[in-house]
Amino acid sequence: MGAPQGPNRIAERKLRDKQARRANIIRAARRIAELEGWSNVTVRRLSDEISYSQPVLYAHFGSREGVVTAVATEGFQELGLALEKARKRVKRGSTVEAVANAYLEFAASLPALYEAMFSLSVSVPFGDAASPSELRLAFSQILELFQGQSSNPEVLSELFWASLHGIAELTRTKRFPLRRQKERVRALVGLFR
Amino acid sequence: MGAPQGPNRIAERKLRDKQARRANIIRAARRIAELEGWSNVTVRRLSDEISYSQPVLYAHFGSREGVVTAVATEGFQELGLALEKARKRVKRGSTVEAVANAYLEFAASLPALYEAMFSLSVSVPFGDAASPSELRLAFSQILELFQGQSSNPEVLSELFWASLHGIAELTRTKRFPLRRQKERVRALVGLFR
DNA sequence: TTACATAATCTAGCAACGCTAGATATGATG
DNA sequence: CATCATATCTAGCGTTGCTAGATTATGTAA
Repeated sequence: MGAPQGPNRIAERKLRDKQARRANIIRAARRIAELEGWSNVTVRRLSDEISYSQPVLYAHFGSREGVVTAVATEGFQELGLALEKARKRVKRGSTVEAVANAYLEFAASLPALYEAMFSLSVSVPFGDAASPSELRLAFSQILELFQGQSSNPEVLSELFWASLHGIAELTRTKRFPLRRQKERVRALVGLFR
Repeated sequence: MGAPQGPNRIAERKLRDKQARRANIIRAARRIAELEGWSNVTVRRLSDEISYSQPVLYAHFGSREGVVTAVATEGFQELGLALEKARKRVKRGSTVEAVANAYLEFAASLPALYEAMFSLSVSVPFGDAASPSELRLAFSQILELFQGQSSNPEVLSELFWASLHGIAELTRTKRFPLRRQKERVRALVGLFR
């Protein structure tokens, strides 16, 4: 069977182009943010990068904030996958430790992405049914850790997430010296094991 | 003895006026931020509130960021005092619990101030000798909790702060439902007691 | 192929922002 | 009163997010 015929073909091509351009914008935003900070991610700069005029960006995302939200959503997706991988591939040692390390490594290696997810983006609940699937996926990876282990896995998961987020954020904003990071993680794992 | 004489009098009066106006600006910034969000704290808006032109603000703080930093510094001062009060006045129950509750109540009751302290302001290390005294004061209140109780009070203090900050931040940004807040604190205190 | 209609894209500009140079007013001092 | 420094303001620059209206490209049909 060859390519589909009829007028659908061109609609499909247009859709592909649209998605590709959308991905381009997000990629450009992430690159600039990671290299030069989010304050340099302006609408004009983004439209320069993709060689289109500004209104094209608004057709895709509605606002600058929409771009940040899209980046944040990608971030939650990737974080969820990273945590899942860590949880499933662990051989020796505790899964709690593996997930904690994966979380903090994610936050440390992509600080601008993490910033978009937690400091810049609009706030949507984690566990709620109304939450985007990306957020529920990520949270479920942590929930899985304490399922059955505790009388109240939900509360313990939230607490574990909060601790990781606090460490990540205070490290990202240079409040904590990196020097003691290993000890911090060890102490954290000790508390939650 | 009456009022001091000589030309010092007017210099002193000018200094008082200056400090009063500075306090006015900070107060206005805090009020607007708490009521309408930090995005509404513009230089023009602030100069309107104090009935002076914009350059006056720059004479005091150098930049808009300077205003936010000044607010954040006030915030650390007040947080330190609140934690100290909680730590010293506790009668029954653990001091850890009292401090945790004081911290979270502070963050919940003044979300814009907390945002200035941790999300908007420039980042300065907590424990470092180069840190502003306000930060060291606040951190020392937590350090005090674990002094002698643990083999490594510094790491444990950082971890405790991180957990509190994570809870506060994820609550402020509506990631956590307020419903389970009490349970979260109970679980947290259980881990650190 | 040509004419048309729809969709895609751009040009140009608005209002608001942070910030500052240069003009003006104020007030203490001889 | 005249002087001079200090305090304050006016006016405007460059940049931002965003949008209305003009313009070009593109698929459809005669």
